[in-house]
Amino acid sequence: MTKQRGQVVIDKILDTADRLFYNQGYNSTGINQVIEESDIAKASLYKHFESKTDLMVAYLQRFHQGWFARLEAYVARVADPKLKLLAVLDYHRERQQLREYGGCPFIKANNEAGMSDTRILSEIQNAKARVKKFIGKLVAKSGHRKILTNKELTETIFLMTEGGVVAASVFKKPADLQAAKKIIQKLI
Amino acid sequence: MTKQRGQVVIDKILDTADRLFYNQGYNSTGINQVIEESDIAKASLYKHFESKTDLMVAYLQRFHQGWFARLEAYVARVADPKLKLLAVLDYHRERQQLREYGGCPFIKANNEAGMSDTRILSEIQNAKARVKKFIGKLVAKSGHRKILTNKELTETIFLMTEGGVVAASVFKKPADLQAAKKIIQKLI
DNA sequence: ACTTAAATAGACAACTTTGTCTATTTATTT
DNA sequence: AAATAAATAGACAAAGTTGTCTATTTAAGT
Repeated sequence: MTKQRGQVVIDKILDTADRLFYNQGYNSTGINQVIEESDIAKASLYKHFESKTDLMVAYLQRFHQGWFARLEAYVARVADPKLKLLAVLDYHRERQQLREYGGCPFIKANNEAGMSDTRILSEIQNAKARVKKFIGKLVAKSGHRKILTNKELTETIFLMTEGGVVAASVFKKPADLQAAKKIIQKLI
Repeated sequence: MTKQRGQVVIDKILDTADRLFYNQGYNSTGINQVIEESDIAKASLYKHFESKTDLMVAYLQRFHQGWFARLEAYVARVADPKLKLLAVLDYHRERQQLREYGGCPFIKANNEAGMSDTRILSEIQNAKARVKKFIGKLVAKSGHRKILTNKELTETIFLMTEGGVVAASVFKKPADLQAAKKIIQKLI
């Protein structure tokens, strides 16, 4: 079962969209640049995606799936239930370093294109709610010290992660995400 | 000492820029819309600001000053040193409600125009560093329970505030900022 | 090999973008 | 009241935007 012709084109487009939308922003990236750097024809793009907004939605959905799958795999490799919680912080730090502190793709999308299409906001809410739920499950099994309730600890890890990514993207270094990890370590 | 002619124009422009850049984004706001809604001529804008980027920088600097002054005044009205810490959370929640959960203006600017001009990133870093320092001073005088060190508590409040604003702007409700307040309350 | 489907290059329309420039009107200051 | 400075309306250039359409080439399935 080899890849179909259309899927190759779609993948090339989405790879380029991912890179450009993230690195230079949705509004600063023109369709012409997407097709040039994808090495495909303009008509091909508009055969697979009705509009630029549609491309944005597809990019977000695909990114969401890949990103979350990597998070689950990253945490699964850790055995200790408390260390699993810290792995969530490590994952975010590693990703931000890889992305050169460009910030969270969902938040960027929310800030730039959030108002135009409800599907975009929906996808972002899905992604964030899913992470929070994931953290919640890890907290429940962690056997933490109960300085905070399960719900509170979940919220704390979630918010400090979000805040840490924001701070890392402002100061262009991992310090805040590392500090967050140490604090969580103390609280569990 | 009444306002000079030029200053009135500058204020009108910056008021409009503030509103439009925040509500619809920097890249989605054209110079033509700014001059129309400011009720000024295009040549007037370009007499006071060299370029659109210059206008963005000026908007961020002015917003930074006003926002921080309001924060200081808001916290100063609270007497109890521990409640001052919680007031920081309240201030962010109130502001986000007023702004209809549009998120943090600095983060939005960072995501959208951060790469184009170093002055923009600088201004954002200034603002965030200043808030963190401000929280640090409040923590030092708070007489908190020392579950966390001063530095750790400062970082925690800072990150949960940033994360709370992000979460509020994603879910379009104040729940996460309110949850953050309760958790901080427990930790001090 | 032949037919059907898909991808291509690129011209084009219609519109928007930032920034400049001119000619005119409105304030302010001496 | 005359001179100086500032703001105005709006045309304009040059480039960029999304999206459509045609004519041609390439690949796949039977």
